[in-house]
Amino acid sequence: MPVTNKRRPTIHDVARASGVSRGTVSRALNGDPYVSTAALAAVRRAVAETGYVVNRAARSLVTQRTGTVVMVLSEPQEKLFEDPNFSVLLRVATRRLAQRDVALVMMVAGDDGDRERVVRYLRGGHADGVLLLSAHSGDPLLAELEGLSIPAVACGAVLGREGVIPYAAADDREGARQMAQYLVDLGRKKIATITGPLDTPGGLNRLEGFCDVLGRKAVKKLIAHGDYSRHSGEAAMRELLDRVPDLDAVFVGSDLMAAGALAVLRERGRRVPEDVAVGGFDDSAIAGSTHPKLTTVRQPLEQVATETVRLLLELIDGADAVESLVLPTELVTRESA
Amino acid sequence: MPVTNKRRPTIHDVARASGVSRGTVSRALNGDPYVSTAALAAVRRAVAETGYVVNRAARSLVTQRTGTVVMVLSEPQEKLFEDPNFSVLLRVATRRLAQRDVALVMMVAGDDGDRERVVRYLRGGHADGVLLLSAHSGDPLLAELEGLSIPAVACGAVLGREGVIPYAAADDREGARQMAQYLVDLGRKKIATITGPLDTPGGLNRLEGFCDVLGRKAVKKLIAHGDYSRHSGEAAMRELLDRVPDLDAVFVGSDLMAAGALAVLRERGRRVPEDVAVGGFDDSAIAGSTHPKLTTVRQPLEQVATETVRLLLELIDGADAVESLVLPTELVTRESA
DNA sequence: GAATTCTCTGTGAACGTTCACAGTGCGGCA
DNA sequence: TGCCGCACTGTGAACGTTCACAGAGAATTC
Repeated sequence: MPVTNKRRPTIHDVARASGVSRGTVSRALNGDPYVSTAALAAVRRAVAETGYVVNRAARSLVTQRTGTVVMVLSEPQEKLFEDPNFSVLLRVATRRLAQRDVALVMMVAGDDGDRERVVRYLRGGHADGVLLLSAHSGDPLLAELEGLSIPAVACGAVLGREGVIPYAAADDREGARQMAQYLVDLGRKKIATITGPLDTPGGLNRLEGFCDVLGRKAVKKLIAHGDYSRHSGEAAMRELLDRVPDLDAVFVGSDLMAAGALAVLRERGRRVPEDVAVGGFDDSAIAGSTHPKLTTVRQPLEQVATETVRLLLELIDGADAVESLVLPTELVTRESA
Repeated sequence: MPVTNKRRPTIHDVARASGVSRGTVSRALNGDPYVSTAALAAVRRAVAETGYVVNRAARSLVTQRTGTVVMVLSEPQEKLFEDPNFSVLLRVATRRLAQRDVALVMMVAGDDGDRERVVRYLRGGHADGVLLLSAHSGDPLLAELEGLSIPAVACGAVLGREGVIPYAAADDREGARQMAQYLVDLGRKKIATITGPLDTPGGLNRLEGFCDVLGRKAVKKLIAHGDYSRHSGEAAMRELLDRVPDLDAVFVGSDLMAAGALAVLRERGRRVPEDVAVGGFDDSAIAGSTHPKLTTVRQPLEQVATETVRLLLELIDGADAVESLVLPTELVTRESA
């Protein structure tokens, strides 16, 4: 791999070096079966010799494909980037796409300006597909995406669009059921819950699952709302303690909020789990570092990310439609319940 | 913005719709001063009418510019993606680049295969510049980068290459001095430290700063090593307690390790800060959620990211060289010291 | 032995831009 | 009046691929 430094080698250079034509080089490089073994070998050697790398710009000019996928973050940035789940998603998606030699472009769609940029980028045909993160049903971006008819897949369901945007997600509802049932089985009588934002599938479905086990009416007064942030978990816990001083368990819709709830419980002198059992959701890194360690519901996030990418690649490869996936969760018992 | 759906409008369509030539449209779009106001207006209108978006592939084919920057993560993925500092860097960099309409591509360079992919991508001319994250001096990628002569800037110094790869970084050494001095001023007599990996600027410089204040020889037996992970913080704290049971303060090289240290101290029955004062480094989100809350050193990470991006853009815009930046840190006192 | 298929190859055109060049009026200046 | 420079415009070529097409032998079939 000598550094010519002067000019990047083109397919012409490879053709010359291998003694075949442009067309044959192209075929050899793209795995066309109609290439003689002799030609194939010559091309391979010439590629190594010249250090040739295909020019994607030229290729996508004619193929209309870019080898690029955009990950769109529709949450206000601060929130999402601090979500420990996000890094898992990003890590796995990057790796999976790299394996297929697809580049991952990050874009944020927090405000209108951002959104316009994303749409402009996609409308320009600069990406083959879109990976949606935490999109809300009301997100104006969704309508635009549909107009562009570009393959799009969501990581986690998009509420209200489950039928139209394929997704892979954890079974939030069943996970919440597992936790609620576990608290019941522990003999807890007054079980409260702190929800995530109810316009997200996680927020909504975890509450649904909780109600499935305990009965909707029975828990009416035992519900407080948060927004997944630690701070909101603290506020909600305070509210619950004021309203229901004799509660003996609480199922919190995310580990981060649960960490906030734990702090408030300590501050108010309740022992965990003796006085109040606490259950979280996510099994993120923080669950192992709270005091006491958090009993929680593990989401198979890596698998969710892997499957989301798989669905997207299938769509890009021409599949007419793909089926969404819901993956099972698992109860992880530690110290807090 | 009607959806023709058939074919993406090209610059020819805009030319026809506005009654001027291709060349004039191109000039109007790229801010060439030699365009009449009439032509400019006509082009603007035609662009809005047709929903035209420039085709980057075609453009970069002729300009040799891509409007893309690669963020290369050279740490084994797991470690980096869990680093709370990483999300800040990513968030800010994405935003800053988007403001300049530059796309950010994420690439991981954990093993040789990854690295080969990155080099191939860059050698193919698919990006205008590289943003290095947590690169080590021994990283084989660095040598390859130099061979490619592509603009590259690091977020945090690259040990041993400070002169050759420009960077923006926090003043780790001075920050460590601030913390060490603070612990001394509290009247602590036996001050230990848990370092980060010494092949990173953070690990090395924070130890240096610590020694600056306390004297290299005096602290010889009071040093334990970690790798920034929570787990390593626990192990190092145990080691220190076994070796120096009467220590009364410890400066930990990262908040995450400090969280681990706090857990061990509690487990061993030491009160914080009464028996042992604990200082962290980073002021990451976790610092506010440990118990007790962590006294730490705040790194101006957002600024570091902003400046890193600025340096890279300057290089891409043709600057021959840029000066690296070292930004001041700040002591944040909470409960642990 | 001729016709037909099969494998492999080279060639020209096209993708959508930008850039350099060659204009065209028009006003100012000698 | 003639000339020059200025502001603006249009045109052809080039960037590096892929794709469709056509053609050349070799192998197979009738």
